[in-house]
Amino acid sequence: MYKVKEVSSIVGVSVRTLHHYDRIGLLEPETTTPSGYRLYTDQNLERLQQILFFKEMDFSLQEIKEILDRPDFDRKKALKTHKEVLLKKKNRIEKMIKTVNKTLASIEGGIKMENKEMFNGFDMKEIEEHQAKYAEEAKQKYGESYEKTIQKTKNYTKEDWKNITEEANGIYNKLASRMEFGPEDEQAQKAIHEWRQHITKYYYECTIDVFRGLGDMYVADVRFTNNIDKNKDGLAEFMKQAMHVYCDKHTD
Amino acid sequence: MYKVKEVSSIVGVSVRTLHHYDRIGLLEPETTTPSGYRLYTDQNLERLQQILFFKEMDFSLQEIKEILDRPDFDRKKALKTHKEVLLKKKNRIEKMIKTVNKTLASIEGGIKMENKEMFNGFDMKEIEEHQAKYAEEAKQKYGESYEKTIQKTKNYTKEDWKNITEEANGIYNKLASRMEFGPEDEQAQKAIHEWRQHITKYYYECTIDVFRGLGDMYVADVRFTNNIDKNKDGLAEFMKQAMHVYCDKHTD
DNA sequence: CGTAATCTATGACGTATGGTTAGAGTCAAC
DNA sequence: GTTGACTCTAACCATACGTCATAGATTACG
Repeated sequence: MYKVKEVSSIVGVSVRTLHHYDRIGLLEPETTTPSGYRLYTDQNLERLQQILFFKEMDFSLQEIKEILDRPDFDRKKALKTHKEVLLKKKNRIEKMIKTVNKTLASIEGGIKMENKEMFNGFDMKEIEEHQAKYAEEAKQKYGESYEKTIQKTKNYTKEDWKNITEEANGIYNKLASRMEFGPEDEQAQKAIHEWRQHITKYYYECTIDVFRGLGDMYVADVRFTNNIDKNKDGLAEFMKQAMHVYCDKHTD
Repeated sequence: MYKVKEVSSIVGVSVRTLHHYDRIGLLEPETTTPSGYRLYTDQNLERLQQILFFKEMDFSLQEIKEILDRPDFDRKKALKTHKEVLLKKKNRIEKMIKTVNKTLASIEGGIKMENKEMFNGFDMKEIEEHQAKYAEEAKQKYGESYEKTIQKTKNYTKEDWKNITEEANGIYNKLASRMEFGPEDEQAQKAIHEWRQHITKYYYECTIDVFRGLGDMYVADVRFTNNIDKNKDGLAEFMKQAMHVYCDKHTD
C-alpha cells in the first residue's frame, strides 16, 4: 500500500495528477485511511502503467477510462486506429522539418524568399496565390503569354479560385497516388495531360515547350518544389519526370 | 478589406479564432467599421500566415506574438531550435509506433503478454520489476537457483533498485555503442562479462549454461526482446550473439 | 420599403490536464 | 510536544479556442 508521494516518486507522476485521476475516476486508490489518505495497491500501480501507456499514445484521459473500464474493449482496433494517427503525425512533422530545412537553406544561401513563399503551406489562399505566381513565373520565362494570363486570372472570383484549387488538388492527388508506378504509368500520364489542360484553361496557353520548362522549374525553384511537395514528398520531381515523358511523346 | 467570415473561409480559421487573436493582441484588424466590424487587410492576412506557420511549429500564441512583434527577432536561431524539437518529437513518435507495432504483433501472434510487460517502458519501477522477472524467468527454466534469487531480490530497497538499474543501463549502453563492431568485438565481450557478473551479483548465480540460455531467451521471448530493444533496436539479438560468443570461449 | 436571412459583436461559460497556492489536519521522530 | 514531512480539499490559473446567448448591422428579395 503506497501513499501518494510514494506512488508519485515510484511512477514519476505528480501528486496533483493522482488527485486529478482520482477525482475524474480514472484511478481510484484501493482504500483510504480513516484520515482520508489515499492508499494504492500494486494493482493500482499497474493500472497507472496502462494509463501512462495510453497517454503516451495521445489518448485522452476520457478515452483511456473507457478503454480500461470496458474489458471487452477492442484494444487491437484502438491501437490500429492510433497507429494511423501516429503515422499521420509523423508525416506532418517530417514535412515541417523539411520546410524548416528549406527555409534555413534559403536564409543561409542568401536566397531571399518573400514571406509569402517562406510561410506557405497552410491554406487555400496561399495555394491560390502560388498558382497565380506560377503563371507569372512562366510568363517571365516565356514572355508572350503574359498578357493573356493576367487577363484571365485578374477576373477570377473567390468562387472561381476555390474551384480551380480544388481541381488542381484533385490532379495532384491523382499523381501522388501513382508515384509508385513511375512516371510512365498510364494513369499518371493521363493526369499530367489533365494538368496541362488545367493550366491552359485557367492560366495561359501551355504549349509543349512551356510545359516542359514548367516541369523543370518544379524542381529547380524551391518555391515550386515546396508547394508541390506539400501534397506528397517527391511529387515535384515525379511531376517533372512525368511531364518530360509526356512532352517527349507529344510533339503536338 | 475582408470581414471576419471572409478571412475565415479564405484562410481556414474560425471566426472565433480571429476574435481570440484580436483580443489577445496577436492579430488586430487594420480598422473597424463604425459599427465595429473588423476589417482585415492583405497585410493582416500575411501576418496570419506567419502566425499559422509558427503555430504549426508548436509555438504558443504568446511566443508567436513575441516573435512577430520583435523585428530584430532571430528567425534563423528560432528555426534551428525548433528543428531540434521537431526531431525529438519525431523520434518519440517513431518509438510509439514501434511499441504499437510490437504490441499488435504480440496480440496477433497470440502471445499472451501480461499487462505489465505490455505496458512497460515508462518508469524505473517497471524496469525494476522486469529485472526481477528476468530472475524469475530464469529460475523456472533452471530451477535450482530460484530460492536464492528470491532471497536476494526480496530485500532490495528502492535505493538498491535504482543503483542496480543504473548499472544495468550502463552496460546496455556500452553494448549498444559497440553493436556496429559485431558480437566478437573486444569491448562488447567485456561488457557481456560485466553483464554476467551483474546478474550474479544482484540476482542469482549465473553459470555459463544459464547465461547461454538467458541469451536465447532474449530473442525468443518478446517480453525480453521488447525490453532490451528499448535501449537500441536489435540490441537483444546482438546480446544473444555476443553471449554465445562469450559462452563458447568460457568453458569456465 | 418591410422583412427575413445572414453576418457581426460582446460576454460568458465549458473543455482538458494538470500547476500552484492556501489553509488545515496527520503522522513519525526527537 | 514541537518540528518537519506529508496529506487533504478547495479553488484559482493557463491554453486555445468551442459553444451558446443576446443583440445590433447588413444584405437580399419580393
